Amino acid sequence: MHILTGRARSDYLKKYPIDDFFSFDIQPYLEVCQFDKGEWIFQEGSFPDTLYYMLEGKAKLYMTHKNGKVSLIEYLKAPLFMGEIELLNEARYTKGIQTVTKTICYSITQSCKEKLLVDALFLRRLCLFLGEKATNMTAKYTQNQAYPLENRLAAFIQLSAEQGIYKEKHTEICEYLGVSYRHLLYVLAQFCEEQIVEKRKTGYHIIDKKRLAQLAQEIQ
Amino acid sequence: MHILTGRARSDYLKKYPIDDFFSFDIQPYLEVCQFDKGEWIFQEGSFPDTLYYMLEGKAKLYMTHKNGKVSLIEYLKAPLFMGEIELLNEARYTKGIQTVTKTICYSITQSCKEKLLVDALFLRRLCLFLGEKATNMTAKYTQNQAYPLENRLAAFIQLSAEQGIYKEKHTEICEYLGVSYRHLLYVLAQFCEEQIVEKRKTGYHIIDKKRLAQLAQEIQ
DNA sequence: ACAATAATGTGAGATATCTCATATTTTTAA
DNA sequence: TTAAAAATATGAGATATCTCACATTATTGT
Repeated sequence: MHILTGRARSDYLKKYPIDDFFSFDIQPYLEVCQFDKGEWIFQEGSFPDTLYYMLEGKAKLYMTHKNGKVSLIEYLKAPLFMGEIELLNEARYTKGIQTVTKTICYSITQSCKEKLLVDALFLRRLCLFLGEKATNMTAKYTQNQAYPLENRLAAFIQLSAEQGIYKEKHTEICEYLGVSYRHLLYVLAQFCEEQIVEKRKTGYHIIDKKRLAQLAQEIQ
Repeated sequence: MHILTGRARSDYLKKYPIDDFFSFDIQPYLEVCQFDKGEWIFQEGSFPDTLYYMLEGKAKLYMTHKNGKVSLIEYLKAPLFMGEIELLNEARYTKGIQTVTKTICYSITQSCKEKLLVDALFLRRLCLFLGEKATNMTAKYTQNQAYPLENRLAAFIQLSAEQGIYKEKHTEICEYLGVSYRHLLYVLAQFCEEQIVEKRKTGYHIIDKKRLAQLAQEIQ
């Protein structure tokens, strides 16, 4: 991670105004920082003391289980807060966050924690963010319980395909969908067999959009 | 649902002071209300316009999937907020909440919504509540992905047993744990076979506390 | 350019979990 | 009090998903 200054800093501040998140002047407490692709923003098990607001980029939220399994809990896409729960709740150990692309964030030091925690403007925004997060996790949780991979994968292919082509890394997606690598490949093969997608060098091409949507929509 | 007045009302207000949740006088906006056992506090798919704070009681948070499966998402135990996400986010349809026992709540009408949404004291408490909710759901989600029923059931038996006896309704718990009734019974039978619990008329008695803890603790 | 590492792909056999059918017991409501 | 509804129980066969072993093909760092 490195901190941007001068022109780079002011350009981001202009492009992503954040003043209206707070009812006090946040600038003295704020840095613009950049994480390179693959860098860890939070280490699993650490006690972070910085609140980040991601402006540009994409990251993965991870946790490792006692049995060694790793869950890719979700993809984080700008804009969003990171480390907000630790701000509210002192000394809460955190999950791991690793960037997928170059990522630009505002970092806000906890030195203005007192100010933040009495700022209704900021707190209201945080409530909205947290409410949405809770709602999303609940949705994911219940969907995972109620539907087999066939449906969840169909939904995920719809979501992540670009120009009708799905080309995510299997190793990553099986962690995200919470199934084994083997099983993911089975179901992909099944989609090929059913002519829903076609495997080419460029990726899996969606050929039966309708059927895919049908499988996905059973979820909601 | 009925609203308590007079002596009943003031007794609850005394027993569960709530003034320090707000920086303005909430009393004019507040009712004390009681739901009978089995009553629905929120109907699934409705657009609630009341914020509740549960003082006493226990309820179940439900959702029904398109495929007809019902998920018992979680048990709600006092104290907690209900309808808070709908307060923040207009017109968000909600999940169903049904009481398990007689339940006493404060209800706060949305007529003071404007006041609530600029009240840092209240918002901060809401942030804490929502943050915890998000954290819990995330934990549940990842655990369900990473462990078979054997471990999750062991953890649940530990949690819900009273005086070493587990006696929840199977029909409910299988929805809660997200497995079929049949499978729940299989794993319970397996616990009996392994002499971890013993089935008697009074319920399933825990006889190998250590082994149960071992299975449960693999989760975390 | 090459060795190390990561990602892909596949088979085989095990296990976790589901669906459905059906019988019995308990609880609930009229 | 009795009939209906809910909860418990169990078998049998299917399906979803896992683990492990191993081979092949990219990707990456030096």
